[in-house]
Amino acid sequence: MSYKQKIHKEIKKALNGESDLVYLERTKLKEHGDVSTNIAMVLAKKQKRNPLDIANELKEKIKADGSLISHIEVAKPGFVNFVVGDYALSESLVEVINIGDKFGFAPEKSKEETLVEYVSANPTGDLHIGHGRQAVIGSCLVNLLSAAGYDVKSEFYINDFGEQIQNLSDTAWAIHCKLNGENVQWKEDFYPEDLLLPYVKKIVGAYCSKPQQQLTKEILGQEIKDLILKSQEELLSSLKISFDKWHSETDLHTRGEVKNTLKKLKESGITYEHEGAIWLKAQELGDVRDRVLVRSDGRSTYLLADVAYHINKFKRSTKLITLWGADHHGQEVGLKGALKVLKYDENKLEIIFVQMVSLKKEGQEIKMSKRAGTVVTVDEVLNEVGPDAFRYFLVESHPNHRMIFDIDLAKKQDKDNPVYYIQYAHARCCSIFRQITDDIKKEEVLKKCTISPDVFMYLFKANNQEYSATKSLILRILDFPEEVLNSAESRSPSRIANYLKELATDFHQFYTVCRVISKDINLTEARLGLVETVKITIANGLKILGINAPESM
RNA sequence: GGGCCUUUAGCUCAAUUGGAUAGAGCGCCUGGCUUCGAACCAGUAGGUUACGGGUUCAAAUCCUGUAAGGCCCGCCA
Repeated sequence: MSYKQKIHKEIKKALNGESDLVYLERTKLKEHGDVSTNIAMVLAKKQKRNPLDIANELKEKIKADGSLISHIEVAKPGFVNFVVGDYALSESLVEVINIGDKFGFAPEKSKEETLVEYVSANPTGDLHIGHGRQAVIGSCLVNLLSAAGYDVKSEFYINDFGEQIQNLSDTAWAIHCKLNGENVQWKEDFYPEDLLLPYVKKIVGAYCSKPQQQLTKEILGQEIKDLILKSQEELLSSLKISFDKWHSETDLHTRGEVKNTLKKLKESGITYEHEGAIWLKAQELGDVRDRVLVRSDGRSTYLLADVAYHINKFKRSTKLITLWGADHHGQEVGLKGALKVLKYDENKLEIIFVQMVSLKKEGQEIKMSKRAGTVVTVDEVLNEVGPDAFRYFLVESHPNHRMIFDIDLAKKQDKDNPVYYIQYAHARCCSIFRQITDDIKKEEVLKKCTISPDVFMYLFKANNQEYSATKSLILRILDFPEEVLNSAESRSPSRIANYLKELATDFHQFYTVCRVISKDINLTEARLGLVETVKITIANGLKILGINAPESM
């Protein structure tokens, strides 16, 4: 149990109930103690009393015994501020060392099973930086929800069906014919030639070595799709991103799930026919216009397949999270509406929109466009900065915020990226342990730290500056589990990134002020234990972000 | 015209989801290594939280209006 939970319990006891309203928060200023509660102000309204009276009453009832709470103070207009006792902090540190690499992670998957779908790009080209953003945010979210106790599965929906795929096949065949010296008619909506040329060459090359097989347009289309998909998978894998399932849209069609969904929608009376097409009465569901489900030529639309896909997912998981690029937000009402009509709880589907990435080059903002050749690929940037900086750079910002990607800045971010500031703190911790001389054994010290809080009490026998730096660091470390929960609930992994930056700052300050290894054995042991908890916390936080925690750099 | 998202220091972003004096990094300037890693630390400068109104003990945060920007409004996905 954390010191916060213990203090919370004391307040609850003093109040005889009403504890649901008690909220303890860390203070910003030292003059306000370490934690404070606004409960007196909250109750003042209900009880029609002066908040200061309630606060003072609370102060009288709760004993500051020095162990859990060393000081209580009431401040205008009714805050109750607590200074946490050194012993309670020591106890918490023992707990951190004991839990180790599980610190901050929920002990069991006690929360809802959740299926997170993200990236889901067309297999029609290289992943660009916008996909990269969705990929990084999505994978961090999966890690984060899992850390918070959700039973999480991840999935990539392959849009391997429909017009774009047909176009891919047509383009590839045109390139193939061109390579053979044929005069081909190049259509305007074809994919850029230089984008697909390497893939086509590779496939053609493979077929040259087995002349018994004839390369047809159909085969080429299939092969290039598979090849692009494979390259996407490899690229994501180099970013430490993997999926529990790659779900093909084509499968939904061949298994009849799309047809079945259409049948059910028809039966529910939410469709109609118009000019040979089948429409969803989306306006009745709150959409700005009706949507086509089946085209006049009999082919189904993306929307219909997506409804079928989400039904498929609902059969496997009670809660769904889907990440979409912001340009897809128009589909939300139609999809959710159709699901609702078919008696699925649309509130169990949460769509997270990741805002667009635009580019900045030489101070000018430009739109990313395939046609204009201004696409920046994941590959291009990843090769330049490596996976750690890449992931940090993209997870740092909130999904709801548009991101302006400065390509030149990103490429030279190898030293400036804050991820190195965090990793350096971790490496420093490791380095300290490498300095230990023979009279102190690392394993013995750490073992001692798992047994008794007394070891850590030496941390507090220090001058004011050292005491202050030490305590700030400890309080920050102990914030971690709550930070994980808050980040998960608000679906913002960027908060973990920010937390780690602050933790690293506290550690670097501590390191500057407090010498860890000294002639004072007791103090050395206590500080080594503290350094171990820093190392654990940084490593666990970086794990959520999918970033390496190096022993040295 | 309608819908979704956004606006905080020169730039990139925070602010424990309504708390007390809005904080970091980069960049500028100044100082700090004969002792555990200077990829670090300390200090200086930089703000009417886009703007107006409202809600209350308390607003960057909630409501509302205005302005600016991004995205969408296809029988593409």
